[in-house]
Amino acid sequence: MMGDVSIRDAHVEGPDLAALAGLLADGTRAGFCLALLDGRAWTAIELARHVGVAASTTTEHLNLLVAGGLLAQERQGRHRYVRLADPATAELIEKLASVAPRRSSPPHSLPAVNRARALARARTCYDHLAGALGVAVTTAMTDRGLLDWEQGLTLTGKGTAWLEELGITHPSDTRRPPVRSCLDWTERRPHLAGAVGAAVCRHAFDSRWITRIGTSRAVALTDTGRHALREHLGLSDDWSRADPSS
Amino acid sequence: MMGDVSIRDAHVEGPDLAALAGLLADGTRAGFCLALLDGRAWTAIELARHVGVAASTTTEHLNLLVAGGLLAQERQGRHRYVRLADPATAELIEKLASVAPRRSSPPHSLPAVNRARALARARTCYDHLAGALGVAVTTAMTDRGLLDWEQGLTLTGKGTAWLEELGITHPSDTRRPPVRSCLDWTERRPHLAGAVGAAVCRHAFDSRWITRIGTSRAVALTDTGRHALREHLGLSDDWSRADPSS
DNA sequence: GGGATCCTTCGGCGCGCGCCGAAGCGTCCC
DNA sequence: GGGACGCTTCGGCGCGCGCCGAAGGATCCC
Repeated sequence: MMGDVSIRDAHVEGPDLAALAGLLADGTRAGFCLALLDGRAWTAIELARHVGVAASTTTEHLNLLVAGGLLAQERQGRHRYVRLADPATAELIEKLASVAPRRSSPPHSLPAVNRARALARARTCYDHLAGALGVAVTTAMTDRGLLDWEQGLTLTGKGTAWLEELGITHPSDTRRPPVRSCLDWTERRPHLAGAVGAAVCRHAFDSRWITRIGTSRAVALTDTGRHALREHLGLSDDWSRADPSS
Repeated sequence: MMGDVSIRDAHVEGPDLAALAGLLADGTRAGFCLALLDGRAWTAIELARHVGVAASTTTEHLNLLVAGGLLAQERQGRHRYVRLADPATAELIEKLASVAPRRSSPPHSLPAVNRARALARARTCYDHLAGALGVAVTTAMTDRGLLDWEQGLTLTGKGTAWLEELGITHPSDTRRPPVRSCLDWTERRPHLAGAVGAAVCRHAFDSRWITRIGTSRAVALTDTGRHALREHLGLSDDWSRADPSS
């Protein structure tokens, strides 16, 4: 059995890879996956409106994505909820998004620029913090000796103690790395992902340090959160970058 | 400038991601990229023969892949050499290949099974060792305290000393992690990638510990290599898995 | 009970893409 | 110098895919 599995698994061919890539080689399906990168479940009609296609188009595309294993779904009454299948799928979408060339022009309208700014400032990247806030938290953890990047990324003993002090636990899932670097493409610097990154983000939501901005991926730091980050990480109020217009 | 860049970069849309994925959403182009995952440069006619398409088809597909930034090329006389553009592209292809469902049936013919076995035993995964040998080397390095996976993957002080002892250097490229875990999909366990993984692999070739098997991705451990790995890592001769038929 | 909403199925339409062979250019070797 | 080889361009062909509206079923709320 093991021998058979190994030999089969070594034999990935062009059409296999093409089938997976093909799932994302469509603007509509890719748009769905990017929207779902916020870590939440969306209904079919929400996704349809988000990318601007008909409900029938949405059903057909979601069927492909579910059959292909990228999305998981559940029904609730007349609603069909879908989400990214697992963290590995989210990582894949993230990675593709981080290297994809930008074909569209930057946003020009005031609402679009403000939305982009909000995303750059603070957002969720599937299950962890991203944007200027995500990078600032990661930098502060590093400065405080909680993370060590010298010879690979490690949670230090101080880091483990810090998490315990705050009551932040994370599953010791051996398949998922406790800490992982995720390239933040708005800041062009890494932020913390992995099981610890996800746990910190969940704690931030549960403790009302951050809150969602509408249905967007963007999050806002609350007063409670500002105080907590100052107390626990020494984060000052100027973590957000200088306004680009100044 | 920074503000402009950040706002633009935050705005990745469905069509952007679809354009990148579209490059790989074709069996022929995907087959080229998988072949190039061996880390070498191939000529256009070699790739054409490898996947079984006409030269004109090959030219058209390579043009797309180069224009899309996945491949880099150079001309030498009448030959057009192409290779994967950079390590980040290789990581992307690796990741896609590791999660792609296998649609094709496992190899049945004796030559195909032997080729698959050779790949499972030892191969290059772009620029680092993979297969049973890659996993065995990684496990031995861990057992000897050269690598630490407890709270993220780190090269330990002993590991740094071990590399110096062997004369293995690696560029301290801050953009590339020194150590990175790469899921070996034949062994279903991780092997060492990153700058250190690449340096160890290069040293193994330079020191004739391993040698290529034909034009394949597979590599063979030489007698020199067997002795060296026993001496420097305590690797016994049974790193290759038990024969599946026994 | 009935209207609104969400979602699905399916036929139709139009477009894009991958394949190839033929012709031709440049390189290389005998 | 000429034949072989590698590669490119381009027109033609066939196929697959994404879009939609219409019709209908299930859910939900007034």
